[in-house]
Amino acid sequence: MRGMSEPAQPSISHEAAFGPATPYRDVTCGDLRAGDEGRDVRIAGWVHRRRDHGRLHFIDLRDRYGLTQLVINEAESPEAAQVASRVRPEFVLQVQGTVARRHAGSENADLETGDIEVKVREITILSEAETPPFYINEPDAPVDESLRLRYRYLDIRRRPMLERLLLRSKLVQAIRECHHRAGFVEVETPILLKSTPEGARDFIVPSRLQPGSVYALPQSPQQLKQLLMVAGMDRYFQIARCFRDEDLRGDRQPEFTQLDLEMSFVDEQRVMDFVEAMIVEVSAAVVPDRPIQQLPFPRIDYHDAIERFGSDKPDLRFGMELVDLAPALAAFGETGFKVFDEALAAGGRVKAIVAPGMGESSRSQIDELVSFVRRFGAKGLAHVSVAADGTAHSPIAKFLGDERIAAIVKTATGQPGDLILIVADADHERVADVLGRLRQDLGLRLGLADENVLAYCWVMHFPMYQWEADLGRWHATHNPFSGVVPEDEKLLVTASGDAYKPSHADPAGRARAMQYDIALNGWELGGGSVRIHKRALLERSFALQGYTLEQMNELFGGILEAFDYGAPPHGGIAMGIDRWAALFSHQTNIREVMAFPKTQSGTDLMLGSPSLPELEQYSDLGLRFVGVEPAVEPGKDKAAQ
RNA sequence: GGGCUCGUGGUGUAGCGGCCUAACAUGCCAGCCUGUCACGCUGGAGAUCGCCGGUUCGAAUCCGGUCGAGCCCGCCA
Repeated sequence: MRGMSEPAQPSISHEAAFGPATPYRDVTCGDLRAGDEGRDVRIAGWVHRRRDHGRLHFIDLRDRYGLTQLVINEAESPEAAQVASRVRPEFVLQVQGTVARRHAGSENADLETGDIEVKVREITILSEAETPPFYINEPDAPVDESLRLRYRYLDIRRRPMLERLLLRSKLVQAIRECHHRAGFVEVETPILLKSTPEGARDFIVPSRLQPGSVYALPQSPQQLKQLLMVAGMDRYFQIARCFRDEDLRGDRQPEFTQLDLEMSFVDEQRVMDFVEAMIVEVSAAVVPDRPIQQLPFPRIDYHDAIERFGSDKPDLRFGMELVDLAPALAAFGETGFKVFDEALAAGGRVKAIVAPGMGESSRSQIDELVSFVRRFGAKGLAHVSVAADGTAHSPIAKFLGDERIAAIVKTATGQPGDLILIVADADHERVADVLGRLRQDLGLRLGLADENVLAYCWVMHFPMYQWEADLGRWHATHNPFSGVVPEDEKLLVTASGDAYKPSHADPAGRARAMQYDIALNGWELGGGSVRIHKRALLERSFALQGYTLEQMNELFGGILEAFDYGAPPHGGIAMGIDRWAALFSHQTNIREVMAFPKTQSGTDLMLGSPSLPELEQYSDLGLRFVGVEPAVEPGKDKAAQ
């Protein structure tokens, strides 16, 4: 027996253990090159395509790694030819043969393995296959997405989906490497968690051992990572699955993945410095050919982002900034145009964006823009078109007069051929929101954004609270634990002096959070903050949000208690892995970078989830189904039953 | 909760009140073919137009409902 001090020797070599060889194959379909000529190999994979010339068969054999051409010559191996003639696309084969150089002139430059082929002696059909419901060997052929979802395992066989999953794997790998190098510890936190009151609707899991009680699936590991800071972990990260039971969108799934990280003894600057460096490294590792627009990332104050771009996640790949027309108009006194005058009189805004080259837009194109802004609550959309000769034309010229139109064109710096689009509203947030959405939409439609560029930017100093008029309380704009900018700490008071009687007039409304979001090409990639780590301040913040001490202890008792045992100053961020992977893959839909996503109605077309539980399961859980509608298994037609 | 779009052989589309006994491409099946690589050639099978109802002399086509998918508003700290 070996002495205890001797290092254990693996029973098999590194190459044998870690290499591609298995009992079924020596190499993969992507391995063989001209230098392998003469090798006798076994190879296995799926039939990608077959070309049957009667007594000569070609089969392209496919696996994750590539495509290798097999040749079966009836004259040389009649038995193999027999098998080859009944082989069909997507059959799984194992073959044995000799690597040979292809005939001069018949090399295929499109394939990595295009210089060689395998002359097959023996074919074994490992698995036959039905004709697939859509093309697997033609990556560009369009396929209805619900079909792809129903047969996701076939969709993933197709090159584009496979490549996106490979990219995603690379992304997560780069993230992990970067964090480990920076001393972060990867810690897993529970999926069966406790319901949190704020934020999105929770997914609920009934408990059998505690009948009547429920777990909630985490919307994010927020409280746990803060507890890990109290635990002295110092630097934590996790590739964490998160769950939110809200309506779905192209960029929102009921379960999604976040890079969640937290650091101790930091300020905003320190967290952002790490995250920025990490993002730069990860981008370089995953998409090395895509340039980052600006380094260091621009840091934009929330209010500036709203004023200039009408968005807290501005797409900086193009300009088209919002222009305030009020000063230009004010020079002439009241405009005589009710829409503008009333908006300004009520403390609102009149702002514009310039759509380059849209000056010749037809009536119906303008109407389309008007209905676009109406969807977001704008009452209308005024426009001034600048003709090729520089003269301005506008339906509202008859109200404003030529001097004001000229002033608008000058202020907005409208060039010949441009279209100036103007929104006026008493609600300045609505003006910003509508123009921001219009800007993003037009920017992409007009091709102003370079598809290849990665324009990361920070948006900072969000307001701590938003006023919720109907509930009569303040509401944390992002995370309820977000810290307040130190010089604004004194603002966290109510006007009345009663901590539990918030009003819209409270100075707290002006307090800025130590909150930072990271945006990429117009998408919110992530957000984080330096947290409040002192119990007293946290209690004050929660009071402003309308919680009594009792409620606070009920909901956040665990973390509040933890803070009594020595909490380090800490902060962190959470980033959407799915969105990041989608942006890296030039996709506008995160389903395209998820192996098994759900539909917009939250169903899984492949597995048929969610499904009805057995009645026993209810009774085990102490539950009774009182019913809504007779539920139907997803994917099945009610009428067909 | 709401708005919009889509649903036609296996797949992707065309047809949008009678010319449809539903067209095209591809796939599938059979036969032929020894250098292809989206192989080729010849022939064949395959959909009653998501489902239910209505309007009409007549519906894939118009209307209503419903199911499913997508996009969006609300929602998503």
